[in-house]
Amino acid sequence: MHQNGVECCESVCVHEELLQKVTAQMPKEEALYDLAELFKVFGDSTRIRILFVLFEAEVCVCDLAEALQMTQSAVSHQLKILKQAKLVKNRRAGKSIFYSLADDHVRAIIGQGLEHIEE
Amino acid sequence: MHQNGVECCESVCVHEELLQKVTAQMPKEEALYDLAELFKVFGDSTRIRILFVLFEAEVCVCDLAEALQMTQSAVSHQLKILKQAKLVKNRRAGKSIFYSLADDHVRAIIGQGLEHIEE
DNA sequence: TTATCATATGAACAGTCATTCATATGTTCA
DNA sequence: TGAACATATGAATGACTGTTCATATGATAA
Repeated sequence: MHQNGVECCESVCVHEELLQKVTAQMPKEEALYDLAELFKVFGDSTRIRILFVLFEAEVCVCDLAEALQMTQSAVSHQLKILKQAKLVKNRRAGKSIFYSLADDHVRAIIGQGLEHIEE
Repeated sequence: MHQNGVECCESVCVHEELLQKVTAQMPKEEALYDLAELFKVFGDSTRIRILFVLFEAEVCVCDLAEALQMTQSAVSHQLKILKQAKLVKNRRAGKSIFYSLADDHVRAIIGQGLEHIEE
């Protein structure tokens, strides 16, 4: 039974030494989970669009909503997710709250993604 | 009403010129969608783990299942998604099918992600 | 303080998705 | 050909997620 991990296509595959190598190099469960969570944040076109707007300037929630033709509530919910992932930061200015990119990793990651889909 | 896009926090925000700048730089709808779809593929810890295994070697489905302690079916379903996104490729060798990374974008994207979560 | 503006948030609903189970496809060997 | 192995796949299910709606919080100005 392969599912039980006892043995598997023994004549062809590397198996033993491969398993050792793989488990040695594999990051910890928590890191893998955090990594997936991070990319999950990029995996929504609304959030991608928000990030592209923030590439251009620091923008308040209200203008973001207008730029993307979405409700203020929907934008605000997504901004919360982006902020939890530390992809954006914000500052208050009177009644408005301005959002901007947290660091350059955002540009780098999206840049790599663009390269891949433009092949 | 802000939701209707007529006017918005006029005294504070850049508004008009910002909107022009943003819409000029914003990629097309299709590109934004493709980009989100790509990151969605990275946004699952099972697929991340598969990719990490493939960082080390070309591996058959059966060994992947054992390395990750998952059923062959679950791994196969995820491999299909990875292949559709052109992140992995495969070749047949007898009864087995070996999977490997499609190109170096995968390493680059995951590398950027790792940098971000290791802050 | 009160009214208004800008933003945040909780609940609910609809759509999406990863896994499981059963089964199909395709290869090798006897 | 038939049996065993390796992989793929369709349907079903439970869990997750983005948007909407209603409302709450927080700030400004009169």
